[in-house]
Amino acid sequence: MAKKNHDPLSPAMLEQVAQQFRALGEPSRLQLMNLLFDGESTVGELVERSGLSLANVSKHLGHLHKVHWVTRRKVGVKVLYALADERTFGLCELMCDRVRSVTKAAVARIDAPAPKQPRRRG
Amino acid sequence: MAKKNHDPLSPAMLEQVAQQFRALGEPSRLQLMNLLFDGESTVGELVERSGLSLANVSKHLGHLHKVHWVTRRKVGVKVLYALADERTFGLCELMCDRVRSVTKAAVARIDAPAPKQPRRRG
DNA sequence: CATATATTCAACTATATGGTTGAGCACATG
DNA sequence: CATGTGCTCAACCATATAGTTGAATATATG
Repeated sequence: MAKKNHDPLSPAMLEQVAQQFRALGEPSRLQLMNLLFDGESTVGELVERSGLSLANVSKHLGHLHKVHWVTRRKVGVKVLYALADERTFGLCELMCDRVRSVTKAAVARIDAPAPKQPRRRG
Repeated sequence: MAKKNHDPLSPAMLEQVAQQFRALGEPSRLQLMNLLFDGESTVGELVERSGLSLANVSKHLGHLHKVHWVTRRKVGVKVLYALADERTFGLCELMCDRVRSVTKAAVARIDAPAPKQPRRRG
């Protein structure tokens, strides 16, 4: 039997929340977000700093903007993007922590003597 | 010019972090995680509670397990899954908050009198 | 061993999405 | 208005992946 029965989140909500996660579930977008930790930046700058193609960066930023992970403002002929949510940094920290502890655990597992697996008959 | 130059995360790290996000970037998996908030549960129970197909649930749980979002333990003929990271709940709360505030902002935007757009000539 | 139960695996299809390329658009300047 | 700059958009292709179906595996029981 279940412990607490949390509210089971409507399908629409699940989809929207998933969308938020999915937006960060891509290395290029994550890299752009990471670059934006240093502050507001133009598309061109982000292209240079990331090494990604112009159209690609523009597309990813558009995506991140659509789901409100970044803000956009136009200044003259340039467009400036910035992080829209202060919590982004903490979020990424958390995930990095996870990756590091998982990796460490994996290493520990390799170092450990192989757990005696019950031999399976040939 | 940039503010701080955070460490730019290796491509491998970006991919691993992205993988963590991506695992939660899918409504069905999110639903399963949400069900697990109530405590450890068997695959069969999760199938009933989620309304998803057996194979589908098994696959998603396998995926979540591979990236260490859930733990797995076998008891007799059944398999029990549970959340592997206490921070999961906080994480989902954060995302739900985001969705809610974005939605609210959208409604506010609809309610507001149309911001006078500089008329573009026909 | 035969059978039942609980879960996983493999193969397949349909859809979504990342990246590229080339065209298009908005603003600035002479 | 012609040109240059900075960015976005649309079409396209290749790959990844959610979900299904049917077979396979593991554990318990008679």
